[in-house]
Amino acid sequence: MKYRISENVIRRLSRYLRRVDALVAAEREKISSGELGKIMGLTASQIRQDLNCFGGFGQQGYGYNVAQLRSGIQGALGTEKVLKAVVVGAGNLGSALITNFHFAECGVTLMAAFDVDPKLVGTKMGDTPIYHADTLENYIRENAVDLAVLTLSRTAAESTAELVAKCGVRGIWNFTGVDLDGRGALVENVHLSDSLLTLGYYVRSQTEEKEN
Amino acid sequence: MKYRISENVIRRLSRYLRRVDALVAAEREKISSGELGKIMGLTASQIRQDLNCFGGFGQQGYGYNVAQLRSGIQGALGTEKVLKAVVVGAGNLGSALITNFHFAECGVTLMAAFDVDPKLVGTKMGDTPIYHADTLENYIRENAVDLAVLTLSRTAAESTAELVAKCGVRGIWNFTGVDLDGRGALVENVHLSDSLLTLGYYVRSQTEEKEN
DNA sequence: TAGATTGTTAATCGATTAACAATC
DNA sequence: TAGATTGTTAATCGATTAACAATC
Repeated sequence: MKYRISENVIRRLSRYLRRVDALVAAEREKISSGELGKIMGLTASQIRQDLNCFGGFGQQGYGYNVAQLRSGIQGALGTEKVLKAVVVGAGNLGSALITNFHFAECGVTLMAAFDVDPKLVGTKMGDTPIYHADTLENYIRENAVDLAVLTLSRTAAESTAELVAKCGVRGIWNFTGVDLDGRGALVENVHLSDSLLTLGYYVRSQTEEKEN
Repeated sequence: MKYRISENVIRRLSRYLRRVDALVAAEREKISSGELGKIMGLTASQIRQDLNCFGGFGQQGYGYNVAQLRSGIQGALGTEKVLKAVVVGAGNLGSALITNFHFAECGVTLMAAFDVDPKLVGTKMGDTPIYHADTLENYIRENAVDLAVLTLSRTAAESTAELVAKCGVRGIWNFTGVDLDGRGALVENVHLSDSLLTLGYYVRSQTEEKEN
């Protein structure tokens, strides 16, 4: 890494990947920064700048070969190095992620889930076994788990974050709605209420505009 | 609205609200921009700038009265004007939102959910009735629904977005993982894979650092 | 009054956009 | 070669930070 790549670029990278996947599916062979920009609502300039943070995926006078671009972005995101994850809290949201979310597409293997509910412990959701939360600490240590997905109640959030960080987890995917101190682990927040409040703000202010 | 307030500010506003709620719960009476900044990892300057986009909630020489600040932020977000929402797709993720997510705290009333599964249609989840997706169009029109929460499969995403926009929905909260054309409705994307990929990127690059 | 802390203007910094030479 | 389009440097724009006068 030459110099620090901004978080904005990183977040756009996953969007590029998604879009390029669609191009692969549509059997497009090449695309120019201009066309990609038009599709995604970005300037061609920005796309070229972004992609160049990770080295030239394109070819002057030609554009970007879709297959090459895809593997370039995947390489930049590092998804070929698979990370091991566990879900903590197999309630509604946890089970939704376990059964629906494609962890593999993000370069992540979901190893197991943990809960305290005796009705759940010992069962499986899809291929994912559910263990008792008491065994979480041991499991993380023995399996060198990289990521913890926290889908449990607000009250248990902070103490669980502390626990998993202590055991060596390096990333916390936080769905609890609480701002966590990762104790050294990186925290990625999915604050659904922030998202809905933002949408609400814009919907409301659009309405006002029309009224005036 | 004097001049356009940047999206960054809007998104931080929900974070402020969350934090201030915690202060209310802790029965704090006042707080300075300096202290709030330290807690949230922002500069005092930024907090004062942000809050001033919506008028002076603070008092010179004193700081911000917590209760006043809270109602100020809520006023800025406009949550007292309640929006009506429906969930489309009552599978795993949909039901997780229906039963766990606090729509009311975001100034939103969840009216109903829609699905095609005959096992679900006609039942209730919590207080939320589940109707057949065929009746969605009518329901939106008759009840002047403001927001649609899309928690259905990728394949049905785009056509459903088109339908709800046509019926007058003004905001789409998009969990489908597909980039949607809102057809005039505002789209707020919750792209979980983007979020996980970003976390993965940082975890991986941190690991590399340590190895070098 | 003196101290604190806001509201607000000015300075800095970083991100986006534009331009263009390199080159396929 | 001529046309297209990248990679990359320079210019612009906007967001963040710093500074300070206003004032509680």
